[in-house]
Amino acid sequence: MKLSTRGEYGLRAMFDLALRYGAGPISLKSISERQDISSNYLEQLISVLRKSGLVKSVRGSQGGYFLGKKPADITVGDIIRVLEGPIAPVDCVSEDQTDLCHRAESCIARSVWKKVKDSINEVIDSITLEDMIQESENVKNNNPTHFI
Amino acid sequence: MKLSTRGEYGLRAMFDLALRYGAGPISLKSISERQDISSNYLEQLISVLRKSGLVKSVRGSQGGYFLGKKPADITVGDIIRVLEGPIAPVDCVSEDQTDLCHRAESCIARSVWKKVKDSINEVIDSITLEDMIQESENVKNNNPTHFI
DNA sequence: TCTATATCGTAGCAATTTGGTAGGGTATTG
DNA sequence: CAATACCCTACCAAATTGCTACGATATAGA
Repeated sequence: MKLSTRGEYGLRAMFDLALRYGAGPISLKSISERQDISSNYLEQLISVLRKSGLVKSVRGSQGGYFLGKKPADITVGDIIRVLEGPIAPVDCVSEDQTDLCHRAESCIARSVWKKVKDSINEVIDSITLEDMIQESENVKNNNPTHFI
Repeated sequence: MKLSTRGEYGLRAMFDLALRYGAGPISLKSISERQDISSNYLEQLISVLRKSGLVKSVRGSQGGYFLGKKPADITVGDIIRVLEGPIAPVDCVSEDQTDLCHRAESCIARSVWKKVKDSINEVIDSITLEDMIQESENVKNNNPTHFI
């Protein structure tokens, strides 16, 4: 029951961009150094994020990446789903369910997985990059809201 | 963000045993046929469940498996953790965390993963096999509580 | 005591996923 | 026109997944 590093690195990179939102294009190199992620690998991940519209890019010298929307309009769920595919503990509760098993409508196990899925989605869809910025400022000011 | 088939098959097998709780040992063969799971593969999974104490076994002719505790005393979380290891979207929020990164205490991404983890655990630890039996009886009686 | 029935245990294996590396192409700035 | 930086694709080793295979051991019943 784990995320791959794609979602993990992806969120870190997006948060890095969120902290610098409005400051012009941020080079991949600087993100990969700050976040300690291989730049070649991060490039693949950010390419997916770009194709989804979550980030935009400027090519050439002084180019780089920046968020496609305000930090308040990007949720953790947006990022994870783009990089990891739909959240689904098992295939039969996936959004793009192609292989629904014959006993689906009465399967009790399935209803358990659905509850798990809904609960994960509720969490990741309720946290925006702006929320994370706020929390990081609270931590900086020694006022850790996450302990309340 | 997926479970492997280990957790999926394991829960189905345990639910199968729960439905037959008190009826003596249930053969692996009958479970694997009802649940449509390869018996050789299921044998490996149920062996792990046995070593954890969640199921007990009787060897020899007329032998089989049965729950180690009442259905009401076994949660979905017990089963999943035994078969899949600790629930943790990323390693740094795992229970048996050996590799805590240096910025752990102020890492905002980590606090997101912790919320996801807590939310999953809350769901799977609150559902027992007995709850699943109840739900299956409601479905049978055309009184689907999961639609309310 | 024999035999059928089951659980136990371990080894092996093909396919897929993961987590990258490598390297060349293209666009832009100065 | 050169340096910078994004863009794209191919490749690869290691780990994981989802099994199969097969022999050993234990027990019930004839």
